[in-house]
Amino acid sequence: MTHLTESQLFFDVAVDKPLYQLFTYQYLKDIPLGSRVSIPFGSKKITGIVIQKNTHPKIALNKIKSIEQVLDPTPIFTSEWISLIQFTATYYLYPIGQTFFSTLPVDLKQNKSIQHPKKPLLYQFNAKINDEKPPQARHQALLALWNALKNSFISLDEAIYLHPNAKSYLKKYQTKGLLDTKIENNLSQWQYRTKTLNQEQKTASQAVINHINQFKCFLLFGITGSGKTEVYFELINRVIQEKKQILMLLPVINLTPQFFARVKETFSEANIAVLHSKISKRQRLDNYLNASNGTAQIIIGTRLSIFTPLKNLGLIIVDEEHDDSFKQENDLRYNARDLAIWRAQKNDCPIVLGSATPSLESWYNACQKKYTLLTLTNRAISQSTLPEIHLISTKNKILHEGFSDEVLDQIQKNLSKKELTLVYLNRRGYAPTIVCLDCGHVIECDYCSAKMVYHKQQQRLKCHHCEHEQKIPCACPKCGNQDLTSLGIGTERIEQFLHDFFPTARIARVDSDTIANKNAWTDIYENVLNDEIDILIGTQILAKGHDFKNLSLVTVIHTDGSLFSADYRAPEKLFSELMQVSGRAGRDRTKGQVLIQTQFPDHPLFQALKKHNYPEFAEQQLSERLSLGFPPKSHRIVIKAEHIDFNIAEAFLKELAESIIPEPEVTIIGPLPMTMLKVANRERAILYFESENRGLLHQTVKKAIAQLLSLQNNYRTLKWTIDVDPNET
DNA sequence: AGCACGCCGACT
DNA sequence: GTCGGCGTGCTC
Repeated sequence: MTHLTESQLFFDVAVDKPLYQLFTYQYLKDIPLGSRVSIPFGSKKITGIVIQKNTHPKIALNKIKSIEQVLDPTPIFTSEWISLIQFTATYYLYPIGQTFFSTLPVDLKQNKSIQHPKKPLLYQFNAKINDEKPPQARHQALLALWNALKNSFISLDEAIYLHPNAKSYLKKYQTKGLLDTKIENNLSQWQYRTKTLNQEQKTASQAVINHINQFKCFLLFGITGSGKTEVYFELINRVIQEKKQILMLLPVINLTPQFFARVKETFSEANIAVLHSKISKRQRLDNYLNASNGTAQIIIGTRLSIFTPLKNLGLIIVDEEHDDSFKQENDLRYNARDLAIWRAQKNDCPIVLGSATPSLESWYNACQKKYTLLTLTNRAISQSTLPEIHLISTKNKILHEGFSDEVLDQIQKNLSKKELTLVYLNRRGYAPTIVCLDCGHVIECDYCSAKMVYHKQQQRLKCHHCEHEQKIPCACPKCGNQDLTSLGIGTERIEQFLHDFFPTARIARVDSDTIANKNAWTDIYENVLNDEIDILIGTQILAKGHDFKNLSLVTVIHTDGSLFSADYRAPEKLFSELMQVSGRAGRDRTKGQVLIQTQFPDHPLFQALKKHNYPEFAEQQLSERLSLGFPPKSHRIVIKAEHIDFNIAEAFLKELAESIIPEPEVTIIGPLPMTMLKVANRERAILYFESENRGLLHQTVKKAIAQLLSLQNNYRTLKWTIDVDPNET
């Protein structure tokens, strides 16, 4: 037993457990806050993070155990980072310790010290080299390495580029005492390849630069192709000059090698840290640590990188801020864009939210003057103009596998012009429904409340909501009749139809089925660039990011599904999706055309879209939402319960709801079954909390957690989650 | 979440 | 008698 002396100090420590509390430990010496420590917990030894000092522990002193070891000689986490995570845990009502740990690279969760990234060394021959014989000319690579080392300091990477065995040669030269080394210091040396900005871009970047070193939130509203990226780059350059770091968040889909190449090319020699799931664990950790120690100047990543500890943050950029992928939809359900604003505020630095179709929340904030609106209206390449959007009414028209005559005609014309056509349909597979011709039975997933999708090539039925797959049944499982038929269209079916209809056209389909392996997409992209494709068929995957030079016609054949959806966010998503695909057309010099088939061409959404008028659309939507009292007027927190048996999930939430006394102005709705009742064999019920007063709303649900925790003992097989500001309903 | 503790059923 | 089933409650 540790003897308690006057010199004992107490610390509150976060542990990776689903518990809404910190744990108090003692240590004989002071420990910097943010240190990782090894501690006994129950019968195990685990990792903890020291969050705060505690001068008056609330629990009995004899219960307090000792910290066994301080894992990091200098803490990786700053106090700013600790407040960020604490805020996140409080705001998203997630267990404090798990919040800390779920943001860490795997190596930092382990209960051991880590190796810090090596500062890259630079090598050069010293004067002694003049006494040595250079390698023979026929050893070209070795000679190149030799000469390079003679001329200037080079890095190991550069050496390996010149000679694959450079590492062993350097070692050899070093033992002979021929080498001088120095530590690479590229914080001062970076080059910015300036691009001339147009007037709008200049005005926008100047507005931000005027507020450098102070908090201000900018909404950079710029249509596709208006050159938002150039504005970002201009700002990045300015902030590097200030010797501060830039954090740039991108949607998952935009993290393409092409984009990095562009950043690398624009900021050669700058230290860029990339953080996303595809890079190796070690590289990820190195980048994380370099962000934390200030070596990295530009940090680029997906939503998770909002939690990167930074030494001196000078600017945050959130590109495509409306994108759903900034919200994590499992475990810690945070919104990286919202946390980014909090973080900018804490760091007294500007933040730029960029989008061609801002989220209505951000647009509303700009209207309320909480954010500063910056607008880019022109396409950056002056010859290119906005595509013309035509609405094709499908009312009372005969369609051929979903295509109207008009659309087929236009595709034909575009084929004869030898220009690229994009056929957009956000539904993969051959057909979304298999139905019995006799009894009308529709084949559904055994585990989800969803229809099985027919994949013809593989001759299988797949559920798009869980892993379930099955063979095509030869008879109706309900009545035994053998006449089953497929209804509706998917990308696979369109591909087949277009093959038959335009036999000579070269067609490629891009959806998550065809690009399952990594090279497939690169291959198709290559083919497109080499003008070897006439028609591209694609889902959402194709809508974003990529530019196709020769693309002059975009057709959208099925949109109406989300026009009258129960989800109040559906129109917003549809508008942004259609703007996004439309933007693919005519990005270069060719004039683009977009054909959208719909039963409701007069719908205000389409009328605004036709004019490329996001503000008009946003105004419609906002007034509708405000009058209905939906977000952003009111705020929501949702508690979801899932169980094999809906009745149990419902009973749980009912019991919970009855035990809660809501604060004034807070409404509790439910429990209700979720729109999609069952997913992966779990039935879901939901309890809504709604209020125009965020504070009271929060307080109500925060108090409910205690009930939740005690109630869950009676429902051990049930899973519950809290979702603050949910995206889906 | 784990895990230890504890109280009941069916086994050498 | 005791091995192990999982229901219960705690972790500084």
